[in-house]
Amino acid sequence: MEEKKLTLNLDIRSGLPIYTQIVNQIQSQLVNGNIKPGDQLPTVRALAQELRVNFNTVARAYRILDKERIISTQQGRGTYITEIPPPEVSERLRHESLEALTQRFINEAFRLGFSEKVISQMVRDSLKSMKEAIINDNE
Amino acid sequence: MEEKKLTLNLDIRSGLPIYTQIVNQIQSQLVNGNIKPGDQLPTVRALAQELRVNFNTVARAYRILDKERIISTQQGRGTYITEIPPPEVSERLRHESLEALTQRFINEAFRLGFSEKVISQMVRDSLKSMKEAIINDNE
DNA sequence: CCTTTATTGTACTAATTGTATCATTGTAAC
DNA sequence: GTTACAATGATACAATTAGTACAATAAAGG
Repeated sequence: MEEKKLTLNLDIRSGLPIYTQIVNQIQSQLVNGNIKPGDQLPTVRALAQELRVNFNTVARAYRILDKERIISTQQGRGTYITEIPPPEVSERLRHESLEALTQRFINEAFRLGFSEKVISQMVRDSLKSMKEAIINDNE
Repeated sequence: MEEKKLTLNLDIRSGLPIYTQIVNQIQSQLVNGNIKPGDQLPTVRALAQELRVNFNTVARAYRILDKERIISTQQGRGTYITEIPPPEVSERLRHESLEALTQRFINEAFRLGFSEKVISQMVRDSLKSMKEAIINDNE
């Protein structure tokens, strides 16, 4: 089960740029379950060779998907599906999962011996710096 | 019980290099008392086999921790947690491990699609209810 | 003791992966 | 035609991980 074939069909006549087609088709295959969170995508070079395009074109598609948090790319390592696309998941379930996640986090932080004040300050700082990083990405 | 199992959980989707994840998790386990000064860590090859990575990846993590004076590696002997961590080291360690923990948490929450506002509200709520629980415990 | 063998971390290098930058090409507007 | 711009390609680069050989220490056998 190590190899996902990930057959993408490019259509020259569609008029859409190749990188857009790659983005769309990977999203589709994720939605229909053909690929799943945690799966490794082909390397930019491997997929490029299969599609007979330049690997930078694939890299561009991957960069878009990465920005959308659908995949996680890591230089030297590869590209992995990250997101559990939550469109039809109920709001209540999503909220509960955040609640569970938060409690695990706070529990662990308490276990490390940190006070409520320090924890909430750290959350504020992290949120701030992470927001700034995203802003920088967008321009 | 001579053997510390040192269960580390690598997360492909975190985007962090493996050696960084190893560093962070060993720091955390030291801060929370799961491992203690004087303890011997697994050999680079043993931990590598368990994590299914190349032993040089573990060696790289150990080298970083060694440079930070958190562990002491000795060729031919093994790797040990430093006996008397200087106070400023242990304080920095505590801070860094909370930082890493917080970033993992926020990353995961973002990945689930929550906004900054919702996340910080949830943290506030959780901290509040957890504090109340502790108060109730104490009386 | 001394020698040999196994075990452990180290050093260096190679391979694999994504990134950054600029050049080229094609297409549309003017 | 010229220009502007978007898409793609070419090339060089950086980061991570893997492969191989080695050195230091400990353990075992004599």
